[in-house]
Amino acid sequence: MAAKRQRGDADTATKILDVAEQLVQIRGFNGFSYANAAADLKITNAALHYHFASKAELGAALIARYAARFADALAAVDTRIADAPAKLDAYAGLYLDVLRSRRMCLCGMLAAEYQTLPKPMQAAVVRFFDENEAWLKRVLKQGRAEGTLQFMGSVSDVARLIVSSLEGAMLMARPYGDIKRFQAAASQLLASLARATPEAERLGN
Amino acid sequence: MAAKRQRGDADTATKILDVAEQLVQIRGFNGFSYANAAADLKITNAALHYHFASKAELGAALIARYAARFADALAAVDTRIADAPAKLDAYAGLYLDVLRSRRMCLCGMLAAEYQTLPKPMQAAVVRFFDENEAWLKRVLKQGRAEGTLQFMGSVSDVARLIVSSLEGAMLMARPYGDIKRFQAAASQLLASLARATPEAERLGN
DNA sequence: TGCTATCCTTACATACTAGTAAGTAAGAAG
DNA sequence: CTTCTTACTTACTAGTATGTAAGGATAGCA
Repeated sequence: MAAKRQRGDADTATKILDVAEQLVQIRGFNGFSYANAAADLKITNAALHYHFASKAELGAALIARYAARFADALAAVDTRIADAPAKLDAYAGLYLDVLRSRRMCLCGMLAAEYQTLPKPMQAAVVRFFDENEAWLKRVLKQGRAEGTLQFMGSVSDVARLIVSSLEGAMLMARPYGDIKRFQAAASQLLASLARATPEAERLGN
Repeated sequence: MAAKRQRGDADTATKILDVAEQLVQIRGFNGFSYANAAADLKITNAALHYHFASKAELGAALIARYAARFADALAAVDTRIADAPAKLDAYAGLYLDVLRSRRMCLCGMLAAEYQTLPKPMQAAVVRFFDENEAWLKRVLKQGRAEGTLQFMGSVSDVARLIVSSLEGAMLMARPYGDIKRFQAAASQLLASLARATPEAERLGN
């Protein structure tokens, strides 16, 4: 087992990332400390510094892993689901999974704290959202071509609206401790993009 | 001039609130310090404590003033504007004004940091959003009754979607330093609520 | 057996955090 | 003129932040 681990990918490094990720998603990057994470892991403060020399470095690693995992999840959605509206549902489902563990989207949290972040973290946060937007644009184009989605603005604007609204819905759901708030927002938003059936048209208003 | 000022409303207290407000909206509650604000004001750390004994107290005062100002602005919208869709535009305009000064909504920022806030601040943040929701519900009901707005979900759900989406759009606009991202999101959102004209119906999709 | 790399600890440095104690200058109130 | 209040300052504290230096334990290998 444990095939020849290299410098940075030891078990402990992963555990540190796990704990730090949770802390950032719940308390924010400025709301947690090395001591905090070290206490959770029952190791020393200095052990953290061994694996991640600085908080900035830890933060960057956190975003990199989170973004990679998100990209994988989107790729999985692409292979698993063909239908564009269902892809969007699955996309919202990814957010919902995060919220279920009482966390904010890592990059949504970091977006709030953006002005206080080290430069490399700022760049990585923006990259994350760019990738989300790019994926959504592909789905929206597909849906419009298939006739399964309809919308008025540009593909880019709609993609951004989706990201904004879902991030905002997560932000709002947490103070209320109410996942349903997110679900209601997401389903309204996605319903407004689904090609209206004659049935829905008649019920409109 | 200066009609008999009382305990808390001296000039300095107001200046402290102004500076602290800006700091929180840009850097977050956990991202600023008393020393920070004191330096901006060229007074001592201790002078801040004279006016606001604790950071928690300062935070609570910040939300109270912000919420009062927001409520005033909403009341002004009500007296100035009769048309429901125009009221919603004005509502989004309030957010836009905040964003123009490169700030996040105070309570949106605090929503992200919610888990780390002292209890009284948590309660005040939720109250702020409840008031927003209540105002929006009145406008939505009015618009639906007049036939100037149309939507499928409950008034409550739509009101929450508006708050969520606008807060999320602010959150996202700031890392990109791009107000247009907010404007695009807001106009799409509000357009989807405006009673579709026959013209728009034909252009749909 | 000794060498080396990995992973960690103890112990510390430095800077900043919120908050306090004590004192003071200026003016109002009696 | 005295006393009290307001609005501060100077000087400090205890605690926490990120980060570092030096060394010990363990495992694998030559």
